[in-house]
Amino acid sequence: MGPRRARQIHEKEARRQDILAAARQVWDEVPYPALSMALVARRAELAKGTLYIYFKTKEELFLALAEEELLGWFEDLDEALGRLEGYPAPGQLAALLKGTFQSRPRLTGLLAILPTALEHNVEHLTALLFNQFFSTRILRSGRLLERHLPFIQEGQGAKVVLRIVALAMGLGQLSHRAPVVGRILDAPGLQIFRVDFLQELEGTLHDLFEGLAIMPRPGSEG
Amino acid sequence: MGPRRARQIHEKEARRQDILAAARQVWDEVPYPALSMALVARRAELAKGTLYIYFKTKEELFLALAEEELLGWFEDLDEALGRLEGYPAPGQLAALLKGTFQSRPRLTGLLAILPTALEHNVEHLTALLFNQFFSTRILRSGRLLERHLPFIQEGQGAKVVLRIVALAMGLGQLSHRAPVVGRILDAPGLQIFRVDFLQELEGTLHDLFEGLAIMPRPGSEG
Amino acid sequence: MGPRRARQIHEKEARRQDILAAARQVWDEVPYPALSMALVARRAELAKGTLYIYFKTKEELFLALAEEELLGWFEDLDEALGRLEGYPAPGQLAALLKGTFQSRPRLTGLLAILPTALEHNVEHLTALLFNQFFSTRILRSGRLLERHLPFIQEGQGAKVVLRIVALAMGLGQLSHRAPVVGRILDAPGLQIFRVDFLQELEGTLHDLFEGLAIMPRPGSEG
Amino acid sequence: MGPRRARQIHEKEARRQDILAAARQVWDEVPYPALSMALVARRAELAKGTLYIYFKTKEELFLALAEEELLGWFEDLDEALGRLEGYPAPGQLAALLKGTFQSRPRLTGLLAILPTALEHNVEHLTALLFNQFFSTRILRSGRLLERHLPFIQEGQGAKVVLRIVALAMGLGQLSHRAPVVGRILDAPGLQIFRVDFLQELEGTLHDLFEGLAIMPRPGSEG
DNA sequence: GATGAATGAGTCTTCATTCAT
DNA sequence: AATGAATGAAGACTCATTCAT
Repeated sequence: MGPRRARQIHEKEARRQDILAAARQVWDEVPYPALSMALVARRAELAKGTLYIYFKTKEELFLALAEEELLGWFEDLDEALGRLEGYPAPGQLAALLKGTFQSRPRLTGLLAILPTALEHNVEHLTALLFNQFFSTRILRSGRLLERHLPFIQEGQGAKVVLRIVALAMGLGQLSHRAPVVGRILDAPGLQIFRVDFLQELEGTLHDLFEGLAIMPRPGSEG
Repeated sequence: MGPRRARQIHEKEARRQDILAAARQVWDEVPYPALSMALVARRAELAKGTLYIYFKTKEELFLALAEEELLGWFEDLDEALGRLEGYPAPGQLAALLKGTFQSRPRLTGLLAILPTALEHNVEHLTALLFNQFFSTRILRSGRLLERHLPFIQEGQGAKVVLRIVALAMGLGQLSHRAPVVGRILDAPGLQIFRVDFLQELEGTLHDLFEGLAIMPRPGSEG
Repeated sequence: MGPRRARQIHEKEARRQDILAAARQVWDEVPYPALSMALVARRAELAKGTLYIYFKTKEELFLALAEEELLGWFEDLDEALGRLEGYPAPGQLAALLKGTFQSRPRLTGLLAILPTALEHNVEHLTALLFNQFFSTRILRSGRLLERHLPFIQEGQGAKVVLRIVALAMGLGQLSHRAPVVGRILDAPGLQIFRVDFLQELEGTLHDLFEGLAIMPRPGSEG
Repeated sequence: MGPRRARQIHEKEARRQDILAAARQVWDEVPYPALSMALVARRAELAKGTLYIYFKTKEELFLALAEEELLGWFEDLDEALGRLEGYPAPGQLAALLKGTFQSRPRLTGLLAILPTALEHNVEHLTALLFNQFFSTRILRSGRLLERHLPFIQEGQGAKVVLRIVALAMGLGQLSHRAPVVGRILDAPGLQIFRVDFLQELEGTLHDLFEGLAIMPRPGSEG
């Protein structure tokens, strides 16, 4: 946890990380409506006030957490794409993407609360920076994708990334119904909600890429 | 607004609808974290206590609203599918689906807060009924889909519906960034978030169906 | 339950009794803070509004209930005293009094909430009438007591009745701890609260009468 | 009122006392049903939320108040008993007890609402501790009583204390009728309720002890 | 920097009572 | 007289945030 007082700049960064780590743990255990700053502070073994030295509001804290997860995912993605040799088949690509989500179980949940809960108590500049970061990485990964998928038109890669993220978000939420609703899903007729997020994501992406591969249409530009 | 007091059963149903209508309006104007029962009551021109005659908790009220929107969407969908003659091309089907979402701007937003915010102050039975309703309609529309899409394996229709919903949810949230972030998106480099929800949905679905149409794989089961 | 509408005066009285009977039942089952008019109405199979035809406020209803219990107790008491032959020993008298409380399990509880909860939302006149009733019966039973207890000075009987009632109230509340606190009382060292109301009342009264019998002091006037 | 913020442990205890003092004042002025946390907070010149730092619920606050009063009374009682020399006459003992209640005008009222109002929103452990405290002190004072009253059988002292408390509670409530009912008691025939709590308590205890002194029966056991 | 006590606006919810039907 | 939907004042309590220490 570092020294009691963070004086050096790297100490401060370390403390910031401590807080984010605590927030991550709490996020894993507590549904968002029940998730309070007091909880995060206690987990981080810090005082509530200390959190506010590092994050202006609760929302900025969780926005930062989302950004971290997102950054990690983009890095994984880019690296995996970079390792590709030749043109991957749709199924290969789908499997690759599945892998990137597999190790980031919080990603879709955090993305999901972004518009609803997070961006309403956040400084203009913070929101702007977050969006620029998001946008930059989408564009970058989009270009990588274009390079590795012959059937993607130049300039359309970013949109494909966006679709991938969207799909993951949606499936993530639908499959998240299970834990929330508890064992309700054992009731007859609800098996449809026993969605295996990763498997379903892979399948859908496979089909999507297959579709994209058919004919290099000019995207969905119109 | 009908009589001052709802005594007949149909008057009570009407009042329930009044409240849901008020909730819908407030939903359109106020972000969910700021959305209080007091606001809904004022909009409905009713006392706060009256809301609690018709809905046990705030969450049950908004769950009911979500169910209404969802029901409407399923009805639209089924009807549109029913009107189909012959086998539609992927593009046709995508356009059809786009249409069903076009008239339901609140649907994806309401679905998005379901797991996070809604189902935690709701009676077990209510949650169960909602999920059964949801599940039933997915299965039904899934069967309709199977009937109209030769490339969908028997029993896989429901999964396709699920994917459609998931995609809509994800794209809905990503495109919802715009209003939230205000005119931030005019900043350089953020054009990627100028997502036109409907157009993007249509494009993605088109590709997805195209992909599905290629080879009648056994879904994403095995 | 009588006819749907009480037109005759005796029907109205009967309905009043129905309501009191329902209140009595609810009182037996629900702690007072949780005891609502809605509950009484449901138990009486009447509408909430109907209760207000017969009782101006919740407090007046329970005041009436208390009065009923009290009246019954005074009647029992006077009758038992009237049946006495010769001068009873202190122990006999204590046993007699025990008997009168035995059949009125609600009495002390209702008396206990009188000052705290009941008399603050009651019309002046109602409170006056209640107190006059109470006072009259105390005086009457006091005179009966004087007649049967040679050691009670003339004019002091009422005070003795008052003491009896007070003792019953206090013991009733202390012994009532048990049900409230649940099986807490099984914890070590709490056996002292396992008060058997009736037995303790009898014992105390016995000693009290014994003390009174020693010397016909001029009461506690000084 | 001490420092603005209570950081030291003794400052915190002091603030707790401030709150209890405020509650005491409000208790003196406002009937319990009208007694809100907001009122206590205003009286303590603290924010509402601050009360909840020191007391988990309204009930715990007033339970603590009751405990304080009770503790004070037991201390007074034990001390007074300890000062006794030789065996006091029944009248002396009654006077002594009168004295202990004289300086604690809130005691009986607080005890009276214990079962009805207080112990229903209180943590199991809190209730348990309260009852253990109560029980312990009753036993201790009971033993002291045995030592000073030759006519009390060994092991019966606690029961006598219980009776004393019960009597005080009952008389307290009956005499409390006066203020509640206002000047109603001037009405003819209500003089019986002009109960002077302390005098009546003393008289009754006198008689009770007199009765106990007659014959060292084995309590009210057999 | 760190602390955590203090704040207080704001929330949901209850329920005795009223009154249109 | 009976109904029960509607009322709305009032209450307990929460929690992000501040600020004295």
